[in-house]
Amino acid sequence: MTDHEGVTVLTRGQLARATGCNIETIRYYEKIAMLPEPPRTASGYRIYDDRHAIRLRFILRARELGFSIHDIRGLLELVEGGRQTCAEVKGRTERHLAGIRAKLADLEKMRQVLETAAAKCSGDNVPECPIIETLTSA
Amino acid sequence: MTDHEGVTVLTRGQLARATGCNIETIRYYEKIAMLPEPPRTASGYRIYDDRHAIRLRFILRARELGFSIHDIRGLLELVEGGRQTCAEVKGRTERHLAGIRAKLADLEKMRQVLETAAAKCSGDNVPECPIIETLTSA
DNA sequence: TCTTGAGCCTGTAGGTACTACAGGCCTTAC
DNA sequence: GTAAGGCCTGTAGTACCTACAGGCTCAAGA
Repeated sequence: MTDHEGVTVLTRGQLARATGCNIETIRYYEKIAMLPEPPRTASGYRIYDDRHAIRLRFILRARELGFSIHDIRGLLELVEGGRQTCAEVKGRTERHLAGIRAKLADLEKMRQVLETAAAKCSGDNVPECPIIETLTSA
Repeated sequence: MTDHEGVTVLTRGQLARATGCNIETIRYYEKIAMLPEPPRTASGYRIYDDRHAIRLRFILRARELGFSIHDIRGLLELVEGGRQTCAEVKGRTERHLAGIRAKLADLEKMRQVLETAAAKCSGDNVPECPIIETLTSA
């Protein structure tokens, strides 16, 4: 595909490569209306532009940061409705952060338990293992 | 249900309440053999005991920490296997530790990005939000 | 111009980890 | 004895993708 009036125009595969997104995932996002249905060529090929790429990157980044599709829909509505306030966005982010911090604390605990247990373990071929002791009595 | 020989005996609903697990999830875990099929009363009601509760709590905790069902099956073999050598157990533990460290790193990254973004955000009722900036510009 | 192969189209099915509902039997309390 | 609630089973739906299959289109080379 080529450019028109300085606007970069992409096929689905090109959008996928440009964003690092699986092509099937793009299709899925369209199906669930996370991405708008793009216009088509006469033969039915989809035509994407920069705005699609920007929106998709936003979605991918938010997914990477652990936001659910539902969360992201909310964020996108705020952003694109133009009526978002910083306070609303911050509130949502803080709630999400709280969940992440809780998971971090739990994982940290688990790491310590396993590391302590592994350190006590000689690795010799004996059937008594301190790791098992630790896990069963945790 | 009542107790027999000092062993606490639970129905499925009671097990659910005791562990904070959705009753349907217990059913699902039995279906996929994460939990053993418990014995039944004459009329067909399932009878659980403390060991079921312990195993279920372990599973729930591990799921919360982001382990897959597959991972947990491995962990449970560690805990309940008994017939493995210390070397085998240590190997498995080290692999799980690697998984935990990777998850910690991922979450830590998420936390930092989101905290940095949230810190920049005044929270005022203005439409320009640094968090959105963060999300739009990877 | 014809052909070939990559890329696009659609529908459908699978995977993981649950979650919800419907219709019926069992138990407990009044 | 009966009503409410809990348990039983099967089935279907959710979230978030991922992977085909079978067919059409487009660009490039012979």
